[in-house]
Amino acid sequence: MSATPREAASEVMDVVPLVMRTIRKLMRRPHTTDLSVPQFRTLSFLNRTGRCSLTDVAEHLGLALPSASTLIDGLVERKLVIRAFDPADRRRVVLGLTSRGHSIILTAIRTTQSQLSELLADLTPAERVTIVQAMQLLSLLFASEREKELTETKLSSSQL
Amino acid sequence: MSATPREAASEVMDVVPLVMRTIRKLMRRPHTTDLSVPQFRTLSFLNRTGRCSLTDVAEHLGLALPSASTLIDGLVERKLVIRAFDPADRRRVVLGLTSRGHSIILTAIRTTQSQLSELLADLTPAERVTIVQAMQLLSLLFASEREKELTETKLSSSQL
DNA sequence: TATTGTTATACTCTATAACTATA
DNA sequence: TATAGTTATAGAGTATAACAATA
Repeated sequence: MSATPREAASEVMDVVPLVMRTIRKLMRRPHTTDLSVPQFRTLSFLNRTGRCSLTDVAEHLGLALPSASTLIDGLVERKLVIRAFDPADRRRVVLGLTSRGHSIILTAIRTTQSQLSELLADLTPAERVTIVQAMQLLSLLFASEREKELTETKLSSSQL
Repeated sequence: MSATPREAASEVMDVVPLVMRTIRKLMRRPHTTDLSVPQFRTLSFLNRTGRCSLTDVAEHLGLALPSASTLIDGLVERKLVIRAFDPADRRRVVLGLTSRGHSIILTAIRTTQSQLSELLADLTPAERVTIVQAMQLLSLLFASEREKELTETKLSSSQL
């Protein structure tokens, strides 16, 4: 099998939106937690990194600052996120999860993974390895510059 | 390397939105054609299938009918799509590309592929094969039931 | 002046509910 | 009555431009 960059690009363009649609619908299910994909990713990021600024969130999601600001508005209103001023630099904002936010994101991660797992369970182990490898390659290619630094650090330290 | 369904699910959940973000930004570039992802996918579908109904489009995109209807509204307003009544069954709508729509989707496909290709050109050929294989697996798993039938027919006929 | 965020404004995406027209 | 589609309404995503507050 050959795969020119163009052929690979064509497959990625066709398939990624398809998978995205399923992921969105799983996360949106009300009996789980009814989060949009960006909301899910924001809470997940805050859960991993602890407290951070609005700029950190915007970079992680690849959003402009005003978009990130309104996104956080919604999460604050739902009492999943706390927004406070940074006493060290009052221009800055410090974001963190509420305990409700923490519990909801854990539930959302667990249930979304479970439901996706059911689909992926139809594949052979070798096929799943192919998928995991492809995801890791794409992750390195498509992460933002800042994320790449973090990821590469993580990878090289885990290889020690 | 092992890959449980859950591990694979976790990777897919993390990486697909990342890739989606890049795809969206490429399609949105004004100097290309400034299409949203659903608009791009709609035009692309019409380009492949020729004339079809609104229900066909909604199924292809995984949207509810009203969502598809407003999506088409925008494309009709931009004169990229023609919407007419089906004389055989006047409840039905017949959708097709205008010549402008046809030329714009060709440009959009070409330029988006080119830009994605540049990223994928950093990989080895073997790594690109991994990605193409993963995309094909995911495509089978995540296509709607109706799309699956079409895809499987296409695959089996191309294997003759 | 440069940086961090917010507000204002304007589209698009997407869903559900209620409706119209046709079969 | 059942089907195909539209309209009404509403909340979220996203961007740019203009602004405010702090450094």
